[in-house]
Amino acid sequence: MIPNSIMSQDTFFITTAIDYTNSAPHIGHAYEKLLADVIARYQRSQGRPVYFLTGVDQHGQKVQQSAEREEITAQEFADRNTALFLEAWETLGVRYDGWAATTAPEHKAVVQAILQKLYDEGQIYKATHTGYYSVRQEQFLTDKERNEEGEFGSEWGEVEERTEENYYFKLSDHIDWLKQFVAGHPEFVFPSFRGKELVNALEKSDAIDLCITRPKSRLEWGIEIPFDTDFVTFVWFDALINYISFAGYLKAEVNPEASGLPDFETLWPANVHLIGKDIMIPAHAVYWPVMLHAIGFPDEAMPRLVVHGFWNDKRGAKLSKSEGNVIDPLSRSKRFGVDGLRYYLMASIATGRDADFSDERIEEAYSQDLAKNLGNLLNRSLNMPKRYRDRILKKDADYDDALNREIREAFEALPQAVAGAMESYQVHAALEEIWKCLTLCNQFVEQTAPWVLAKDESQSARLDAVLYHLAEAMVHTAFHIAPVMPETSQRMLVQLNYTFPGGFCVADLRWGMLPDGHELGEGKPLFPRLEPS
RNA sequence: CGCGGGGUAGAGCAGCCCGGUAGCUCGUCAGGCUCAUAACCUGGAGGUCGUCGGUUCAAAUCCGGCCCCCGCAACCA
Repeated sequence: MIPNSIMSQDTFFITTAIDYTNSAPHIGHAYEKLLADVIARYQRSQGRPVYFLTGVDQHGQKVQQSAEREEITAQEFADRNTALFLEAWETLGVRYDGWAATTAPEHKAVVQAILQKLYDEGQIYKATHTGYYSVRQEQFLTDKERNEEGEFGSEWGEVEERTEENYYFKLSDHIDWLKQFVAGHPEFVFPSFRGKELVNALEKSDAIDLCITRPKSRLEWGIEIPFDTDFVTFVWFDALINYISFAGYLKAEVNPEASGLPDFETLWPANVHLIGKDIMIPAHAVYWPVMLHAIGFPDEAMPRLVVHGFWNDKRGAKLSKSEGNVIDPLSRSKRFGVDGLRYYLMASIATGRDADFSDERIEEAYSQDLAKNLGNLLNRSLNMPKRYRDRILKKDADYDDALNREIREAFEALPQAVAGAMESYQVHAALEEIWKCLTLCNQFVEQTAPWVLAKDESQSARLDAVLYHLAEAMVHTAFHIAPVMPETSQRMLVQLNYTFPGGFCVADLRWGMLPDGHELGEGKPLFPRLEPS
């Protein structure tokens, strides 16, 4: 039985957070994009249309400042860092359908249309704020920033009292709705403990309005608001809108020329907004649903959040630029292969929780799980037919027994087991299910001992059956690991000399796909032994 | 009494939502096998599931108290 949710022909729409283009991608950025990629590929393998949107947040003060420091334009600076992200995702096999770069004119048009609409409806108003302002940090300070003595510390530099006009969004008008929505939709946030955190946060939050602009005197690098050219929108009404602007929202109205945009109706609501735990509250779990609600999206059209945890360093300390313990994904993919890195990142964390990134662990995963368990199994599965049968498989050999059946049944049950894990984003659990079957195959080889059967002419049919079962099991394995390790899956199929027909999906997967007389290819180590580092 | 997470074999983790013989990987000890990337298989040792109490026929799992660790300013998924 396959759950109804994945039988639906609705497009599975998955997004990631868009990364801030103020620095190069690190392992955390890579993890999120890879997790989204794995989920997207998995959904495709279920025969479901998928739209995977990711991108970069290019506006903002940090980008403007960094650009000024280097005496280049903000756009140039953003473009340069954007290129680093594009290159990283290309290298790591992140296969997205839509690229959300917030300086794109289509995006700008949607942002402005939404702002104008809310302004016309009276949901945005202008107000004056007086408070303490740090000139150095270019931001207003609140009581949160005061130290033990109730003073603003030296890290803020000169602090002055300042009055500034800005536009505010009437967030407070919608907080009651949000509380009700969250209470009635526990599936809004995954994992559930994050949902509880949200409920708590909403209970004690004061309903205040959201400042959504910056005067151009302070920040120029943003989208100009349509009703007052002295201001640009601040992050919320820019970055968050990407989830709908690049999904084709208001395409006909404001972007009739943009042929590359998808049809919004087929995508929305997003099945998964994949984000890190740091940007859940308030941005994605408060501002975003409220913005959608204010725009007029009904409750049924609210997206779902999947909140992942963080990678810490091997001692459990937070990765940080100032600590200098950030991890470069590309250097690891160079050493362990793209799929080695992908496997490690997917197998070594339970989605939603934190994990510690360790080079010893990734090495262990590579050599134990990949080289020995999987690679060696494929190798022996190919080598024995080569030695004993000149690589030719015989299907429907005149032999069957309980051991064969056990293999068949394990692989026939595997799609369901994998789905059970993947539908709740537990990639590590799905991999565990697949690896259980690999162990079973290795046991099968020991128990049947093909090298003994090969010496006995009367065991010929049994030998054929054993070799067929092993090869067929490897074809199934190639199918199941494909979302996590697309390249490895392909290399396995090349060695097996088999290709899935176009559009092949899980519903087509059955035992006995390799035809009678199939000739296997040449076995080569999938994961060569690592050079000592 | 701020919010959340964590404390499970030597190491790293899963299980906890929906109570029912404690599971995975590595390490370790002892065997086996030879098709294979010194690989693979079998068996053993090793755990009062932080702690105290409660609910229950039954608790790692539910409830309460306590102890310890990590996040919650900025860079930052």
